[in-house]
Amino acid sequence: MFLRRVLMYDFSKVEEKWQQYYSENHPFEVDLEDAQKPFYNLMMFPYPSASGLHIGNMYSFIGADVYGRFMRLKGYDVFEPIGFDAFGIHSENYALRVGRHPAELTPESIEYFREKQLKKIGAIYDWRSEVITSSPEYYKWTQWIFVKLFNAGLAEKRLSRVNWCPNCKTVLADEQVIEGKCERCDYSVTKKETSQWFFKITKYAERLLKNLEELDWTEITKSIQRSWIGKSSGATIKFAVENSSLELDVFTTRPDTIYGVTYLVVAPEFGGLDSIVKKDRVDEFRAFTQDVEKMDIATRTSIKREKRGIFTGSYARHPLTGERLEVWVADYVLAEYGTGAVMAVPAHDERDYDFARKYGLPIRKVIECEDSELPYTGYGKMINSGEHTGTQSEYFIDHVDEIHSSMKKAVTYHLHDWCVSRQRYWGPPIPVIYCPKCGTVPVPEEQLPVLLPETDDYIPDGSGKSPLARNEEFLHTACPECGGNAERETDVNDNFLDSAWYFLRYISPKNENVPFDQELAKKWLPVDMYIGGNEHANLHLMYARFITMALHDMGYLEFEEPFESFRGHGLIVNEGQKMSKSKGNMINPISYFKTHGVDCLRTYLMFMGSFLEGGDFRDSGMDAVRRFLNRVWEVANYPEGKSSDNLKAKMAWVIERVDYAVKNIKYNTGVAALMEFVNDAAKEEHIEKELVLDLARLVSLFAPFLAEEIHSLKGGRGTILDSGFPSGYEEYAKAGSIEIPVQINGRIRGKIEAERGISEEEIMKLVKEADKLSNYLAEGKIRKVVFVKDKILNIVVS
RNA sequence: GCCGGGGUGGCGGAAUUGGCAGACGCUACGGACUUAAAAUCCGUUGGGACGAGGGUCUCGUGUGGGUUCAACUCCCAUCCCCGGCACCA
Repeated sequence: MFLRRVLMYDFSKVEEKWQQYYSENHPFEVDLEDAQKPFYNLMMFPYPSASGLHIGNMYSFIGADVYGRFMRLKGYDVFEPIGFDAFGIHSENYALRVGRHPAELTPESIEYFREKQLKKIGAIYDWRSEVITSSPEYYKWTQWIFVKLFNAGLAEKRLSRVNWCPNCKTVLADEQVIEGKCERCDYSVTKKETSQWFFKITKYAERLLKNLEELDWTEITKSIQRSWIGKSSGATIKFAVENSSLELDVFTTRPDTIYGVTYLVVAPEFGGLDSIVKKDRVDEFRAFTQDVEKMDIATRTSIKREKRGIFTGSYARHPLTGERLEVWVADYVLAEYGTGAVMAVPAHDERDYDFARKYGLPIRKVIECEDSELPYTGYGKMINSGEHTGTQSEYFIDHVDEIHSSMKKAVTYHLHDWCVSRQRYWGPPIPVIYCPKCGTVPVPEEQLPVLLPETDDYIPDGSGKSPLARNEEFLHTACPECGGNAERETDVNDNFLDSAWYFLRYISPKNENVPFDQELAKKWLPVDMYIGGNEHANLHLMYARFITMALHDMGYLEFEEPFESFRGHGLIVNEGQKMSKSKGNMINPISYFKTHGVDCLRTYLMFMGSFLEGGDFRDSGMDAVRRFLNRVWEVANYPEGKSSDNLKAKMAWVIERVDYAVKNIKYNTGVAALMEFVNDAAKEEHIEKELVLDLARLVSLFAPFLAEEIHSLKGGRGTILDSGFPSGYEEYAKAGSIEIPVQINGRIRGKIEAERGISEEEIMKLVKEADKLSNYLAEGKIRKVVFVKDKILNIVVS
C-alpha cells in the first residue's frame, strides 16, 4: 500500500476563473444564420418573483444544460437560450407583498437572477437571446398574437361564469383552480358572471389530443395532457318538452341505457330554464338556484356532498317510447360540461341512483345484471328495451346513428376555452378598443405595443375591473377606424400567453419588424429538446401547443407542434421531506456555491437520483461528490505515462455508459460510471494525457469548470466542449478476456475466463476441463445448452 | 372511481429492456496516518447456514400463482405508495 499525497483543488478559484472566461469570451454564442448542425435546447425560463432561484429551478436548468453540453460536445451548434417570465400574477403578488412597484422590483430581481445565479452555474447560455416578457419589445408581439387570434376568429369576448379568486381579486382559468382553490394563494374560488376574453382552444381539442401520439414526450406528461383534454365519446339525444318549444339535448356515453331513462336533469345555470319551470314552483326554484350559486367550487364539486334538486313541473317525452319523464333541476349536473342536461338512468349510474333513491324516482333495469349489483354501470345485454332487447351494449352504442333521428353520435371534451383576461395591472394590456360606432376593434399592428401605463395606482380593488380602468389617460383613446372617441380594453392578458410563444422569440429577440424570423424558424424550430418540470405539463405546454398550431394555420409556421422532444423531470425532496417555506427546510443553492462549489452542486444534483423521477437531497451526498471531484483532479495530475490496456478498455466502457445515460436522461448512472473509471485510474501510478482529456470531456457535462481547468492544464485551448466527444478506444474494448458466468440448471455455478467471441464448442470444452463445473455435469446427462455469446452459458442437466 | 408512474439492502439508488440482482454512492463498523481530531487512504457491510481458511450452500427485488434453460424484467391475480383527472353524465 502506498500513501497518496492529498491533492485538493481550490474550487472557488477555478470556478471564478472559468465563470469569468465564459462571460468575457462568450464561447457558447451561436451564429443562428450560419450554424451547420442546429440543435435547439430549451429549458423553462423562470419568473423572477421570489428572492432568487430556488433549488428546483437549478435542478431543472442543470438537467437541461447537461443535455445541451452533451450535444455541443458531439459537435452540434447548440442554441441554449434563457430569459425571464417577468409579467404575471406571481411577480405582481410578490411585489405587492414586499410593497414595491412591480415595474421597479422586477428589473432588480432579473438582475439578481442573471448576474448572481444564472451566470454562475456553468450553463452554455447564449445571452444575446435573452428575452424579458415584460419589456415592451417583447409584449408588443404578445399583443400581436392576440390581434392575430382575434382576426382569425379564435379570440372572443363573452359573458361567462368564470372562476373568481376573492383574494387575488381576479378571474382564473379552469387550469389555475386546483381542487376548488386558487393555484396561487390557495383561497377558495367562487363563480362570478362577467364578460371575459376567451381563446377558442377547444376548436383544437382533437388535434391537441391526436398529435400526442406522435410526440417524443415523457409518457407521464402525455398522460396528464390526455386527461386534461378529457375526450369522451357517446351520443346526444333530443327530448321534446311538453307544452314548450324547448327541446332538451342531453349528452350520454351510454345511449344503450336509453330505455332506462326515468327522468331528466338539467343544471341550475341552464339557459332557458325559466320557460319550463311551472309558475307555482318559481319561488322554490329561485331559492334553490341561488343557494347553489353561493357554493364555492370546492363544495359544489365535492363527490361526497349529498345531491339536491327540485322538480320543475314540466315533462319531456321519451323519443323512443313516448313515455312522460319528469324534468328536474339538480346541483350535480354541471352547465359547463356536455350539454348541461343529462338523461337519468338510475339503474346504471351511481349519481342518478343516489338521486332517484333520495327523491323516490323510478329505477328501471335495462342492462342484464343481478338486482344486488345496482347501480350496475358495466356493459352487457340490453333488457326491457323494446325491439332492442337482447342487443349488446357495445353494438348499440356503435350503431346509435341508425336507431332514431333523435340520437346522434357525439364527442365532448373536458378542455374549456382559455379565459385570457385578467383584472390586474402587471401584464400586457389586451390590445382592443371599444368604439360606440365601430364596435370592438383590435389595435392595428402599427400601433402596437399598447404600453402599460406607468402609474402608482395599480393595486386591484376587487371591483372585477382592472386597475387600468381607473386610469383615465389610458382608458380614453381614438377609434382606429373612425377616429372618434373610444375606450380601451382595460384587462391584461393571462401570464400563460407570455410564455406560450417565448421559444419563438429567442431566435430573433431584437427584431423590430416581426415576432420571429421565418427563415430562422425553419432552420431552428421546432425545439429539438425541451426539459422542464411536469408541474407545467398541463397549462404551459398545452397553451404553447395551441398558439403554435394557430400560428401554423395562419401560415406563420411550417410545423404545428413546438416541441419535438420533451422530458418532464421529477421533484427534489430534502432528506426525504417535501421542501416548504413553512417547514423551513428549503435548500439554498447559493450557500452551496460557497461551501462546495457549483461543479459539486451540479454533479450532485444529477447524481442523487434519477433525473426524470426526482431525487433526495442530502448533505452527505454533496460531500461524496466533492471527494469524487477531488479525485478527478488528483488523477488528472498524475505523472504522464503509459496506462494499462484495462484502463483504456474501461474508458471505452465509460464513453458508452455516459452516452447512453445522457441520451436517456439517466444522468445518475453516467456519473456513477465516471466514478468507477476514476476509482480504477487512481489505482495506477501514471496516466496518459489523452485519457485525462477524455475523462475531462465527459466530466465537463456535469462539472464544467473543473473540466475546463484540466483541459487547459493539459494544453487545451478555448472551451473543452469544442474538443469533441471522446472516441477511439474500440480496439481495447474488443481485446482482452472476459468472464462468462456458467449456469447449471439455472444456477450460477462458476465462471469461465475466455477470449471475447468464444464459440459454444470452445467454452463447453473449458467447462468440462474445470473441475468444479464438471462435477455438476457429472450428476446427470446434458439435456440442453443455451449459450448467449459473451454473456452467459446455461447448461440443463438431468 | 378512472388514467399514468412506482414498490429492489440500514439509506439514496443501479441492472442499456429476458442473461452474474444490489453497480455507484451514503451510513455504520474495523484498520492506517495523527499527540488528538478533522481531512485522506485501506478493508468489511442483503439475510441465513456450514467452514480454521480460500470459500461453499441456501433464501432474497411488495404478496400469491404462472410462462421460460434463465424473471426485478413477461403473463394472471392481489396489496401498498406517488402523481394526474374526477358528481365529466
